[in-house]
Amino acid sequence: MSKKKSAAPAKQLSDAALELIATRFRALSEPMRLRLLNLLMQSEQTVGQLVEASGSGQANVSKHLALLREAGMVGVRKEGLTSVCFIADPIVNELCDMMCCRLREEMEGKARSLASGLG
Amino acid sequence: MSKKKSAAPAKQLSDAALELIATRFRALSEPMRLRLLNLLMQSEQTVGQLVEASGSGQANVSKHLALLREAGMVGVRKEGLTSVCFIADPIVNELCDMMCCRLREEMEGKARSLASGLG
DNA sequence: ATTTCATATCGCCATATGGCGATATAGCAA
DNA sequence: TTGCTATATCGCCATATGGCGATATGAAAT
Repeated sequence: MSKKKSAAPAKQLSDAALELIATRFRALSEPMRLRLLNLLMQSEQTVGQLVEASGSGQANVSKHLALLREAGMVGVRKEGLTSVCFIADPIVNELCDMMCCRLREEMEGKARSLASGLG
Repeated sequence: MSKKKSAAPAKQLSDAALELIATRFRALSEPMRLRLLNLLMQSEQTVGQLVEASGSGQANVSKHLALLREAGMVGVRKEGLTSVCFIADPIVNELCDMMCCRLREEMEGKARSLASGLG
């Protein structure tokens, strides 16, 4: 049998499960957090580097990182005085890649229909 | 070459792109919206059916559906007096499946380490 | 036209969240 | 010790969001 596409009939999810899922997606629902994750996808970085690269305040970056850590998406390794952050769950890359692909498809579709509408 | 796993080096995303992505994930970041999507995964349903099945108020369901429609995740087909809703983008199923699988793995991992901790 | 049903929208309130400046903490240096 | 650096946390404010009751809209039935 095929391994692609959920063949399962979409079970009813419990309230608790919905809460968990929502919390995970919520972690991905803020541009600044996505920026931090995007930076970490390029390479591990210290909090300070993220502060500088993100252009956000230190307090905010710290709060966002705490939330991402709480969600299991980011890990931290102490290294001397600094804390090095990294993507702790590959699902982050997968979800973002998937979303980006989808958006690109949509934009291309829109562009095509716009172009043909000019004909 | 393999088609699995993003081989791309995680490009830097623009602010606009981050906003778009965040908006999509935000649509999935509320338990009630996830419930509606979960219901629609079982079958198309009218707004009224969703109101009843979700246990939420009609106004709220309507607002949530508007947001999901705006995000391109839900579609609506008028049928006489009623509006029939359906999942408009298969990415919804994929993202939710992926997240559910991941959470299940984590829970099982936690359970195992708890169990071994009792030894 | 009037009524009725299904849905959308509005106004309000309570809570949650992000950004900011200030402060606290913790590890290393002198 | 004292001080310096990197990060976390706190308090505050402004905004965003979800739920609720009431109302508006719009299509079908009478």
